[in-house]
Amino acid sequence: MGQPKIPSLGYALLGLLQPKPASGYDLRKIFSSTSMKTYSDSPGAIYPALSRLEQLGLVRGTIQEGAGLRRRQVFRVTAKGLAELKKWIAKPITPQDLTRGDKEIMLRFAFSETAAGAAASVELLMSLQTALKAHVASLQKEYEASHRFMPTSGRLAFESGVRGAEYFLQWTEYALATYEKEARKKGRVS
Amino acid sequence: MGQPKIPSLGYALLGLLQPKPASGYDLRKIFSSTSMKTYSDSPGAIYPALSRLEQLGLVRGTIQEGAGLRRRQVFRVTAKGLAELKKWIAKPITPQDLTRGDKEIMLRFAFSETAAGAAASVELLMSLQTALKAHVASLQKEYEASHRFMPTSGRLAFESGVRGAEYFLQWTEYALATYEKEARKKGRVS
DNA sequence: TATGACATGTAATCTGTTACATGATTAG
DNA sequence: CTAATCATGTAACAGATTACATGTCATA
Repeated sequence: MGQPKIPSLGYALLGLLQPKPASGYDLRKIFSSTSMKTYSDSPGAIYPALSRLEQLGLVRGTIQEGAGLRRRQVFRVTAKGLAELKKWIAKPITPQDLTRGDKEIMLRFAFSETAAGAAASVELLMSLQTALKAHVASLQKEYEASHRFMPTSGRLAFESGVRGAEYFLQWTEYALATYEKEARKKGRVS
Repeated sequence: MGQPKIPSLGYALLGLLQPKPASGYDLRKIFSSTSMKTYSDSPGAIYPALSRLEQLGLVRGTIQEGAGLRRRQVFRVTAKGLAELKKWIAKPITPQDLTRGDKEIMLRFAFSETAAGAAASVELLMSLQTALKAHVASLQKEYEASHRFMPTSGRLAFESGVRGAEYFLQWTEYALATYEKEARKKGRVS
């Protein structure tokens, strides 16, 4: 019940560790070298976050001594951690998820297949599509009501938001179609 | 020089107050009722942020007593505040600005025309376009290098990011064209 | 008379940022 | 021998979230 809620960074770590255990340093490198730069690669963020996850029993760290360099601690996701990750992925998309930005949604989706299976990915996409339809509609409505009173730059910025959301919605169609195609292929083979 | 840096919320407040002075409550309503829901409408965020801006001399609050309801304090942007806002808008777009997300960029652009004039808006768009081209190229490169090793959901999520950036780049063309059209119209009239 | 809108604020807590500290190993 | 890379951590600080506290006025 009253479990302390885990911030986005915690889930990012959980998602990365799930298929492949890694050290704090490895994770920092992933954040700094790949397009996951949205997350901080600073030790002051990563190490405390890993400690918190360990205290919650979601990951377990194993110290590897004497392997040449300084000791390193490799973390792996526990059964409880995997359950938490799945729960996070399976939560239906809310309007607030969309206003808060698509980064966390895409993170959930990116991890969904490995952590919870293709069925969970499809489920998440459908939930996202439903939420996006409502979101796009409300943005369009707000645009219609207000665009006449905005300066050009304000109006263009708003348009960018509306069209970006429309585009995102289109992407969900494409993603769902991709999964359908995959399912057909598998069906043929099996 | 070593001025304490202002967080995104501070600039959002500055940008909203610039054309039209308002109270903390007014600002909260804007955040909660419009598509600026990305920013917190909680009093624990807004009121301290306004105090900080006031301490920096960027806004000045005037208490309106006896106007029927409980006293309210209306804030207006000072000359120093407007200068700071302009400086923020005029900063060239960096790669980090893009990885951190487009929200703050669009906020800067949305405010640019009213706070700094159409020329500043165009300048910002051109800076954004340049940065986006590099950003899209690096995303595409990373996608090419890694997409084969990803699960379907990871690949689709990455694609969404790449295409979103491409789409954003297209939008800059459209926005620049809009400003060109406007300039022609004005040229004809004057 | 009780609810909801108006209106401002504070306190506890959590997280992230920045900067520093430590220390081993390898490459130049 | 010095710099870079590997590798982990802490401490000070700033900012956001949540919840609470306070108080007025209108309306149902």
